[in-house]
Amino acid sequence: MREPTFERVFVKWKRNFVAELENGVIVRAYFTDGVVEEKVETETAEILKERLTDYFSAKPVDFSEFRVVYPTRFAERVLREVRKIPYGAVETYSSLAGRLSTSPRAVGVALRMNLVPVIVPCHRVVAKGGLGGFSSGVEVKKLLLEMESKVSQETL
DNA sequence: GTTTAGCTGCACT
DNA sequence: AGTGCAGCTAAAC
Repeated sequence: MREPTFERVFVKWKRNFVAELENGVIVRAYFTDGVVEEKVETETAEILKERLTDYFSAKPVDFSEFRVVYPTRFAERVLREVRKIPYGAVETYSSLAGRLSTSPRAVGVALRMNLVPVIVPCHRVVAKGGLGGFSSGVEVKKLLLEMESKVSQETL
């Protein structure tokens, strides 16, 4: 058995962002005000750092090449669908629910379980009559959406 | 126009 | 089997 590798990517932003990898698979990501030490060894982690740096410098980035963990079978179904939402676009809980033949409430439950925000763009899912929730705080959700909509405006 | 009751599907105990 | 949600809708104030 190969030795398990653990790596960590750190990107500075309004709220700093951390992504952690095991064996080249992203297992966790979170926002923090603190600073954590980076540990980048593989090419996968290097590319991820590049993409994240671009993303937080307000560039449109696609994260679909990266492997991530899904907490449950159901969450995987929902989150895979969420990953298809393109940069700058938003979709509502209910339209996702319709496509997956489930309820908007259940979609919310699945999104709450997402371990890797930004890389799985759960912030692009909003409520029909408002913003909806966000596990790392709705303020961050608002910032991400504002940045993305601004960037996709400029890219016209 | 705003608030509220009831429904929902799934995970966790 | 029962509880609690990152929502929605229609019915009531």
